[in-house]
Amino acid sequence: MGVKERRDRERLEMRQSILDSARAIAAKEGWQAVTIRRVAEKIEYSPPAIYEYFESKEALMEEEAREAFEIFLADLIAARDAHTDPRERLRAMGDAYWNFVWKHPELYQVISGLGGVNLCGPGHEHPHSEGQQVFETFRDVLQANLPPGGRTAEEVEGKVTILWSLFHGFIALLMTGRIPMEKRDRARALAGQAVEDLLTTWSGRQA
Amino acid sequence: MGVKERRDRERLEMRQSILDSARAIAAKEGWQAVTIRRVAEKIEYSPPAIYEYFESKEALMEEEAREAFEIFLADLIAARDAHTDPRERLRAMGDAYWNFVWKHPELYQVISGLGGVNLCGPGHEHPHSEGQQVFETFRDVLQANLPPGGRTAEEVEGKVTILWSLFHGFIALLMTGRIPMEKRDRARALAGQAVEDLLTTWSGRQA
DNA sequence: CATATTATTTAACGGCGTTAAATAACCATT
DNA sequence: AATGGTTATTTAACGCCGTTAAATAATATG
Repeated sequence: MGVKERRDRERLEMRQSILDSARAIAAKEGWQAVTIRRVAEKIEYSPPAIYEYFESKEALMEEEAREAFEIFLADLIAARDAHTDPRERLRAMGDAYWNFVWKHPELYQVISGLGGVNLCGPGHEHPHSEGQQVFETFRDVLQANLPPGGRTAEEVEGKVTILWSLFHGFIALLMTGRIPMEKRDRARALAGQAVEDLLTTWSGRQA
Repeated sequence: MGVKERRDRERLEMRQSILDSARAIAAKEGWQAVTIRRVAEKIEYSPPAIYEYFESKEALMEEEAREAFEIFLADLIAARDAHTDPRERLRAMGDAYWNFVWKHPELYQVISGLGGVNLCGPGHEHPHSEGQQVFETFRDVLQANLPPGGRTAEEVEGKVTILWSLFHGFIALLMTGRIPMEKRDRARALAGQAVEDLLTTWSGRQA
């Protein structure tokens, strides 16, 4: 009587193939090229078939964002766990962040609302637990890089927000062409140096 | 024989009213609500009439971005010229940047590719001289905040890029709802503090 | 007034997200 | 094996989009 199980599995496979097709199109031509009809064509189904698996295009995109966060978080955790020294961990996670963005631009775009994705925006909340986890992972590692005691949780969260903004700012400016792509490596160096400077300051001047 | 002049003037007025209508819709409902048909309806013309004044919707958006940069630059220059002390100038320009964003979110969005605007993106270059001017204005003011001598132009440009990324990062995260809007003022304080810390470091530790 | 030029509209094309109704495929029961 | 009910999928359509070609209205020039 495994028929129900098989059908559930098939449903899940279909769902995943929709997600994969959408992402494949985005990777090759950008999210603005991802349409219900193109996805349907790619999986060799008719457009309305998609709606048996997702309530709307927006719901599909939401799930893409969720998956992207999942992969992102896995990368970050792997980078963290490759080291024990707090400073090394933070550096490795910075590298992992940076590398993730340029290895899977379409994933970072769908996470961050870049590349004309829309999805994001105030009012339209998407409370992925993965997003929260990314933040908390960074927070804990940064915490370990600050001198012990004294720091409120709010202070630490403020500092991780600063580093986050710095990184995201560079990336957003690069991705939108505001900073030319040829300066990508230089931008990475600048971001790294700025993080070092800030860490030094936060550690009470002079490391 | 001022007929040509009048018609040119009328053309320009029509063009401007198209731009204004588009911006008004964007201000109220976001850029994703700006369609050729909605703009046409607003100015009480038929949709194809728009194409006598702009080659395409993208060209219209490009012009919106140009105008947005113009207003942005004017704000920044006004802030700069309201002070003589370099440090005050930088602080005032930071405030002007921040205030511009939340006073005219639709303008910052069209400038920076936020809010699902697309326009931006590598490959699709838009070399507004205004964008360059904004950067140069910040560069000169930052230069005046650094200890004299020694700094290459490249170094100074690197530092202004850092501050730019930091600000833009905060704003982008706020605008996309990644940082909740309630923390907007706190974010401003954090950005300001980070800038101070970086400036201190760049000035050779200890201000 | 007639003509040439310009401005504007009407109608249409193909593509979009989405829905309702029709159809096909599938499973369980007799 | 045939029947009936459930699920999966498609066909056809709606109203929106950006854009274009052709027809029409308005305007300036002789």
